[in-house]
Amino acid sequence: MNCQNCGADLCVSRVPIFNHLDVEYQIKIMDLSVTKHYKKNEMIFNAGDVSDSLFIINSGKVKVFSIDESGKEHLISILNPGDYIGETSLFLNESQHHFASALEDTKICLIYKSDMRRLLSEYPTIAIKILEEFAKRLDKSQTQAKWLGTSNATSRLSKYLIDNSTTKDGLKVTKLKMARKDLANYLGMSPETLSRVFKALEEKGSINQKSSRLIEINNLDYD
Amino acid sequence: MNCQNCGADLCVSRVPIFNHLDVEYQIKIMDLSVTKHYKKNEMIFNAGDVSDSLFIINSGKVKVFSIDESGKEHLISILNPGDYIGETSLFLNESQHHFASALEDTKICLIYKSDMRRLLSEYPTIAIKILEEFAKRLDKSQTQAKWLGTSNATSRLSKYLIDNSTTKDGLKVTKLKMARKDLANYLGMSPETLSRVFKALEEKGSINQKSSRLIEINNLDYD
DNA sequence: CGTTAGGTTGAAGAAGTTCAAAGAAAGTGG
DNA sequence: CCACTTTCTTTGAACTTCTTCAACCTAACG
Repeated sequence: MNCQNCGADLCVSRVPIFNHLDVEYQIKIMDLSVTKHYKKNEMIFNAGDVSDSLFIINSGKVKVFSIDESGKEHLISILNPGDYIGETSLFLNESQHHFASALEDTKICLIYKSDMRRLLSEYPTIAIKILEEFAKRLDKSQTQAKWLGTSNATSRLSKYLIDNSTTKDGLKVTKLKMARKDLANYLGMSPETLSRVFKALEEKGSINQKSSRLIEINNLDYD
Repeated sequence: MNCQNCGADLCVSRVPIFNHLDVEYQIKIMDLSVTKHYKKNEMIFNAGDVSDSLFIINSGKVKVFSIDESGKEHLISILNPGDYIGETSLFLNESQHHFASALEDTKICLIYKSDMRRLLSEYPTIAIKILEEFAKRLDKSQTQAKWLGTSNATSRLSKYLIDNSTTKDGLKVTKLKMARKDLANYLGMSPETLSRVFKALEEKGSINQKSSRLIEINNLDYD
């Protein structure tokens, strides 16, 4: 595979908006990608920066967060290798509304809006494929938004655990990607509430906390 | 303007994913649109139906709702002329997950997925324009989802009032499109809570309830 | 003018937050 | 590897917010 930037394949092929494309097209996108390195605790972008590229995490770990008027941090997400952010930046003329910083030394693949634009005018089929993916995500996000407005702490944690679980030998487990206080923040509840919900679910027999980051799911549903 | 289906212009030109297109393209889309009539209380679609078209309300009023396991109705939205639903259906192969019924005699413009597909392959520029609009909506929806998870009843109502307000002669007013019990349901709170929040905002001087459906906004912000 | 659905109000109770304190886990430097 | 420090997690208790239930009020409509 003759890509200018090897290792990038690992990026492009993992991003949902790209991985449904024909390999032929994926290679063209790989060729556009640029790799950048960030040291631990280095800022990757700040709210207000121009957002002109898609970021795909190649290695390392990234924290995305916002800061509200009272100065309180709100965790938007923790990104691990294969995760990405800014897929909408490829098509918008807006600025970042969040902050992102490297939690560890991190390698990121970048795809610039201008490069993407050029590619789209050259290969219109890609646009239609991406449109399908965006429609899917939009649909999901709208359903999610509706649900969030009416769900309680237990439902939210349950949904999170299920959505992030893997099944092996009929055993369903979830490996938590962040500390409990961050998970609480992410799920929109206090750490204390999260702790109590975990305890309640365990006492009910719905889950087993094998270790602080490893949760075994027995029978769990939400709403 | 030689469109097969006059009155359709009123539809297409109002839908955000279309109204940024060049008029030339808008006319092509109008030509695709088909008009249907529904009587009061008639179902327009049911959950599980194939969703193969975009619905744009031309006249009348439509209720979109879901039904949870306990049989309880959840109001998703009330659609008035110019509103639309199913923009994602144009690009997805999924079925409806909601119900829609006509609250009054209603005229709807339909645009079928298959017709849209044909149009997109013929005019790829349209796809890129729609992609931009979808990116914008996706971005907004994700922000919204995050916010919903952490906001309280007062913030939600405030945001709703502001988002749905019109300003005239420096006077900001919101005309409610639905009954309070429906609004409560829509905002994910009980009618009693909604009533109390309205009262509290009025006593604080933030709003004036000119009539049951007309709210004047003095100074209101959320979060 | 009476019926019915929608809206408001009070009071009790459930769900979640906050604060404070104690216990557990994870660095850090000697 | 240990002792020390720091940060995270859990727990209890008081407090806030929202829901539920029941009663009452109001407006719309045959």
